[in-house]
Amino acid sequence: MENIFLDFTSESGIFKDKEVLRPAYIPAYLPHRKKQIKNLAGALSAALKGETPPNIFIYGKSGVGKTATVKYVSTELEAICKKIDSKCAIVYINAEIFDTQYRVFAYLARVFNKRVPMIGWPTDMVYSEFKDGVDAEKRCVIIILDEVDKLASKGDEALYNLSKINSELNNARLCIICISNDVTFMELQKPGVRASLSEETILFPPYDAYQLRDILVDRAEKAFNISVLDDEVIPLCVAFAAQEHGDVRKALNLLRVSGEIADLTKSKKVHVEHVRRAREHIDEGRITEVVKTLPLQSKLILNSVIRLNSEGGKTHLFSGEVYNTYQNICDHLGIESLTQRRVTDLISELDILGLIDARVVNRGRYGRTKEISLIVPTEYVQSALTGEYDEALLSIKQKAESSTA
DNA sequence: CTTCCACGGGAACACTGGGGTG
DNA sequence: CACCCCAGTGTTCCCGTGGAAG
Repeated sequence: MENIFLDFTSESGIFKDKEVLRPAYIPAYLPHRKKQIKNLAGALSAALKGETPPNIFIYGKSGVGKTATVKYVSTELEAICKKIDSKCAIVYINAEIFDTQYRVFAYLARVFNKRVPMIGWPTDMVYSEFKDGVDAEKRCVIIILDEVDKLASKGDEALYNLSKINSELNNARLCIICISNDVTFMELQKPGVRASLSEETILFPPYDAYQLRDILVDRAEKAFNISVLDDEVIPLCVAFAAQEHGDVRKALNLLRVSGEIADLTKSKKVHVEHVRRAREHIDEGRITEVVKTLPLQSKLILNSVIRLNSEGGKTHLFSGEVYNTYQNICDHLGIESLTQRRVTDLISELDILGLIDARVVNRGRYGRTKEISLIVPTEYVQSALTGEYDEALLSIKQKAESSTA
């Protein structure tokens, strides 16, 4: 029998090295970021002279090379430190994953060889463990806090503690690099924290169309075999990305998926048509993924919106109607419904996820509401919802049965 | 000027899953 | 082992508030 993997082993006619297009790939050459690299390197160079580098705040929209630049510069720094035998430790934390004060400190403490459980201790204990760990040696420690805005709401305490930690250290010198997508993030912090964490700030402006093109061409040369790309492919990817405030990550992803589709259809070249299909594919995939991972109650709310759309034929709904329908559905399923207050929050979450558009409107005599409309194709949501819906119902049934038994 | 409805901030609570201690 | 402590999450309760229609 033929091996089932045989089909996949054959050399792709399209790709040379697909990894180059993945978000995790850190290029050795970052076009149009010379200034930022220089500034960052300049600030961090203090570490080499035995001084404490300033805390740095880096901001700019997503996909403009912030993380790539910081990682690139920090690995360079690490290399040179090793060479001149200067003690230096660099820790990278993504605050989207370690998104509370406890988790951040617990992770840091572990990095510095302390045994701390990921849950259970009082926070101040974890904090002092971390401090001891860092202070154990005379060295320069650089902590990179990526996506720091994700930490803000739940863990601004963490930022406060970090901002004043240097005064409590005897041996080590600590430098914090905060990376944020949210431009206004630092302005929202307490003055003391802000001053301390943004001793140096570096702005990453969005790429313009020409710069995007440069980057895409550069990567495409590494990723694809020679001349498999139609001439219009890159300009089209650039055009789509430009709509997304110059997000390179999205552009590269689009390019990769286009190539995959071309590969899959046994096409010898990547055509504009493949890019269009890739875009649809990415859109649908994203929406399906988001809807599927929604908590049950949010799904029910989304379902209410869809139902009102299809039955009432209205595209713009008021929160009152949505809440009523939601309650009906809950009754029908025998689920406890949430309060209006809570539903308001869930609706806002759906808004942030980009599934619906929810604007507060004042309707005078008729009070204040949210005007809600679905902003993604109903079919995508519907299909993602129905699959999960049955499972949810099933589990509810099972729960009911087991509780009566 | 009143009235109306739900927005959205904040406190309080319940619950979970993990600690340490005697 | 029983028991209490702790952070984190999802929720409810309470309530002051916006602002155009009437």
